[in-house]
Amino acid sequence: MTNTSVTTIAEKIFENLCTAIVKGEMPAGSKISEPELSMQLKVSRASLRDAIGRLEACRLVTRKANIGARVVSLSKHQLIEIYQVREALEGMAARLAAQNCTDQEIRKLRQLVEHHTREANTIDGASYFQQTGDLDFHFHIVQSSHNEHLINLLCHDLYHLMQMYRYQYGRASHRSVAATEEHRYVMNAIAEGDGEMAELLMRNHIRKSRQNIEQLLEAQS
Amino acid sequence: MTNTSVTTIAEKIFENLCTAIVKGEMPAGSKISEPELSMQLKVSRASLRDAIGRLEACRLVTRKANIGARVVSLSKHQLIEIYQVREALEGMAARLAAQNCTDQEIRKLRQLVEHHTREANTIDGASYFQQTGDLDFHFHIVQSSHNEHLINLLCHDLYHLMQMYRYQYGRASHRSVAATEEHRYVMNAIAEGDGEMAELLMRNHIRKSRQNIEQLLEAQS
DNA sequence: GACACATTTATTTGACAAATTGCAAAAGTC
DNA sequence: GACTTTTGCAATTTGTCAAATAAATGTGTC
Repeated sequence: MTNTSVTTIAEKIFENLCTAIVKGEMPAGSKISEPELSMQLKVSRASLRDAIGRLEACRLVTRKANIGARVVSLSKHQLIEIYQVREALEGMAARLAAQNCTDQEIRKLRQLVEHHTREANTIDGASYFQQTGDLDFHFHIVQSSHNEHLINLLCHDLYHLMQMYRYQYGRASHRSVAATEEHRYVMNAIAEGDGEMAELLMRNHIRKSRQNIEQLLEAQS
Repeated sequence: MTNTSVTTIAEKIFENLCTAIVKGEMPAGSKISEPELSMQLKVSRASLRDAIGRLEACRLVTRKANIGARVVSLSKHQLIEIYQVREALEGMAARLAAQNCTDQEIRKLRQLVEHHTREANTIDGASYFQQTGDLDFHFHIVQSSHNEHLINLLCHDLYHLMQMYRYQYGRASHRSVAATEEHRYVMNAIAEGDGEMAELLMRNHIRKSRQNIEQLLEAQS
């Protein structure tokens, strides 16, 4: 999934820190000390600063001049904002995928949905599905939109943030079966080339996910 | 409009290069030499590299490892891609603005539309409108969405690119009068709090802009 | 096509300037 | 006299710079 042909040191550090943040190994809200971390990783401060700059660009850390960088702290409010952005962008991605995707991409999409359907009915299915399956499905549709700008926004910036929320707030909802059904509807619309319908169904799917999350978060607090 | 309380040198360079690129003073596709430019601006290479990193983050330059940075070269294809992203994001922005904006923001929006209506009917109106008026209107609605993530995406990343296209491909269409009318419809939907309608109208407006651009670009080539 | 050379970028190191933070002494108020 | 507020200094951290080396790319020659 991630590009393995990483060339520069700054990029390697970026990817390492990225997964560390996403997995919560660097706690949300914690401060990032440049001298300390550069010692620890055995790289120069310059390379580290470069990497931190990239993390800032995809919103995984916030930075203030002369104060420093902190791992982003995720509020419920921000999560809802991100779902609203996703609803808009992935809706468009589904529309474009219906118009532009190749036969091979449709076959691959169908395989994904079939595989997830089988998994979602097993014991650990809910966990598995939420952790990788759902994101896989969305990831593939975005790629199939063939809109480079859209792909960058969703797969480079937002993808990591979504993963981070998954790790932090955990999963465990009863939506995995319903979600795979919704995936199937979206897939069919794309396969039929019905962009209007694909966008509508994708937006409904993401909106339901958001409402589900909102309920869970309400119950927690 | 731009924040004047800029603290760091890297940020100043970023803003300077940003406007230079947008206005075409640094030609699209031209290479950026780090040693040369750092000498010219009288800053260190480190600060310049920081600034170039930010430019890359908002897609104004493209960068390849060990090769260098180039001012982004705008293709017609990419312009269309950006309009598709805008259609999705600004449609959502209009919907959220209808739900969330304050009375004061509605008054301000109405003032904008009235002002643009008067300007659009003058001789130089078309030029004025396309250069600042249209972007002002969209800018204000995005702000009124009160979705920070959406605001960042549209006003920090995409805004500069749109400006750049305006400067490069020029303006001169006959859509300024029609566009202000469409603005008025969007405004009314927002004022009435009809999010569904506001999104629909905004998307239609942006789609028509895109189709108009596509026609003009077809005619050129 | 292979090889040496020149150029450019990536990275490191070390240093200094500038800003922020924390703490403690000094001043003021009740 | 006890408490709060303010002031000022020291310590830490970030921002910036300069110089040098490593590594990669492109070029010209054979």
